[in-house]
Amino acid sequence: MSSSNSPAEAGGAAAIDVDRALMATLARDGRASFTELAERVGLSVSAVHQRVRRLEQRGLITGYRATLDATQLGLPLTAFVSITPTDSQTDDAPALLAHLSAIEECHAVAGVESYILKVRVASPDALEALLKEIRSAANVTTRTAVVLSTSYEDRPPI
Amino acid sequence: MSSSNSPAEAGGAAAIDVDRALMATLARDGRASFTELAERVGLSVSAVHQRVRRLEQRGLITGYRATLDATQLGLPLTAFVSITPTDSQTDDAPALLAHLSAIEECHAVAGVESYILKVRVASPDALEALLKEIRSAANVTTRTAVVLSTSYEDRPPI
DNA sequence: TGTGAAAAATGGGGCGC
DNA sequence: GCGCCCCATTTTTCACA
Repeated sequence: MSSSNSPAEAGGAAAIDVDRALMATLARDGRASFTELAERVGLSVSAVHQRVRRLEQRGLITGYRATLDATQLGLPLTAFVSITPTDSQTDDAPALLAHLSAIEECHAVAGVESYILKVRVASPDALEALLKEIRSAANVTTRTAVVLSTSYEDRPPI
Repeated sequence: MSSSNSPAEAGGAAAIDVDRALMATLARDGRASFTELAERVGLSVSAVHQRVRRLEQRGLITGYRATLDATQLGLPLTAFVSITPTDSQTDDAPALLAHLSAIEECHAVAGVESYILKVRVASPDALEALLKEIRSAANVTTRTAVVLSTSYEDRPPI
């Protein structure tokens, strides 16, 4: 890989298609066996094993996760919280909020606000408490969009 | 489980802690072996196997996914798109937008706008094209927050 | 890279408690 | 609901092409 960036050098376009097929399959079923993957792409089990290990090492596959039902876990309420720092000097909201496990995602964004958080809580009361905690911990103002329903979530990028 | 909803009946609070530990472990490593899970919670492999199967059947574990690096897949640009229907009569934006694979999530929300989308694209040009497509396909106005950096994403709810 | 086979580990189910 | 035994399947590694 040090001598070329061209995908054509080491197997051609078909190799990329195979890798994409493997990733697409694993993105939808993270416990798919190598046997199943091998049948799907038409290669031997060990060839597939080798390819998947390389995808992991190269960081294309970053990990494997079980997905949990937040509602059944007692966290039926999802919201997007956009925050704006009050004090423009010390803008380290992500670090100040990292300990709040209700926060599932934290993105810095360009737009009216500085950060967007995705949070999951047990109830409106819990959301109110969380918002108060966010405001005081990170010295920010908040704007909240409560999720009413989710049409789709976690659709794989490929 | 049909005779009682009380967790205390079938093993007490410890059973819940074990299940939570299993879910927390699998949420972080979806390919953890039953042997590894058994060691972690101090039960036999078959007991763990039994518990995980029940968690799957009850829908607490909804599936297993490999997580992919969108940037390495050629989708380095993430954005949150808030949309408002122009025509208040036919508000079926999620269905009208489902075919756009760049849309990773679609939530109906209470707030200024009606829906929030999370999208991943290859470039600013691709984002512009996607926004045009969203507006014309679903008859909506859009407000976009481009993600500059992501502090954390996909933190498990437990 | 890919293939095939062999060794090590795991998955999956039944039985007694 | 848990622990133990058994066996099919899978994972993982190897030499060879």
